[in-house]
Amino acid sequence: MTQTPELEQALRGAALRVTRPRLAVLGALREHAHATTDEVLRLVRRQHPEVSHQAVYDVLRVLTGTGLVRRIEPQGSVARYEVRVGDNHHHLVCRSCGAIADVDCSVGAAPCLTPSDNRGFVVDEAEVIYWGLCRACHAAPTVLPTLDSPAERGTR
Amino acid sequence: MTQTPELEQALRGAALRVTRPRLAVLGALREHAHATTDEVLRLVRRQHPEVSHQAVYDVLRVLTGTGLVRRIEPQGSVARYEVRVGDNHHHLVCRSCGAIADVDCSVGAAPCLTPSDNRGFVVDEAEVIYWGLCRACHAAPTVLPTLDSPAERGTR
DNA sequence: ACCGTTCATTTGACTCGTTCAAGATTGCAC
DNA sequence: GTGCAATCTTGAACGAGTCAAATGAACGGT
Repeated sequence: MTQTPELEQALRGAALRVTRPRLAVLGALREHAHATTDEVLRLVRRQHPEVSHQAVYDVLRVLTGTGLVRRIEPQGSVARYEVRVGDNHHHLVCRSCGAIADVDCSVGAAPCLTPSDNRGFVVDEAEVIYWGLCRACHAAPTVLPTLDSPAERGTR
Repeated sequence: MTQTPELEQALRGAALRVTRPRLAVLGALREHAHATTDEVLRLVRRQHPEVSHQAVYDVLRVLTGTGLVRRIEPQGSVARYEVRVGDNHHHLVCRSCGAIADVDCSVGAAPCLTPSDNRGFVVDEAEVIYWGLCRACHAAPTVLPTLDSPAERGTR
């Protein structure tokens, strides 16, 4: 938990200064994949209560920019972040509860797919999101918001 | 432009009342694919200046709920809508200018892909977004915002 | 053709995630 | 150790989208 030499190396490797907020954000994401900005902030503040709102946004942007973390934002969800990068994996998202799970890419290198007609675009990545219901939501069909009632849009 | 029997039928087919705002929104989307809510509002107001902000949001939500239009929202972009539904096509998105183009799904029926390991999820759709540079942005490498400068996030 | 119920729309305020700006701190090369 | 630039704190602002109450319009039944 307090051992962070790898995280420190990761930052230095990206030519970034090693600061408490940055180490804390990386640590939080390592423990808690697909966390929202708010969740990251909460996790970070457990150990460093003085870290600001803004610092987390800033750190996440910088880390995303340098490729140390990856940002994902499925339909209707706020931005989420993960430290698992470089392996071009994809995501399973539950339409009902918003749960997110990783799926290994069967191909490996990006772009794992190529469009049937690229329309002049030079494609470097194919992002895939599998939509469905997680095991729990499929087993307990209490309410299935988006399937028949147009008004519902379960967020959070 | 003023001929809207098909649009009217589409609404009735979904058990929805036929109203001016709804016809106008459908018409606007038919002419202008991948429009944002704001663009739809502007297009609608060309012919019906009194249509409200809220009506457009409402209409788009209802139409999305009934499956008459599809909502897409790529990273960093606001929600966009299209009337092309049911053919499970995918999208090409330009990292630089945000341009969006359609790509036919090479498979056809959803889900056109199945995850290597579904982790207990019941998947009904695979959404694919191809990221890259459109012809224009690739030809004119003036600035490539998201590639090296984390601060930029070109919207609008 | 009219009427009444019910669904849609207008109006205006508000929420929430995110960003902007200015000044204080702190990491790190020298 | 010192100094500069990157980073963080504080506090305010922005914009897409939503909520709620009241007015208005569509349409099935008469």
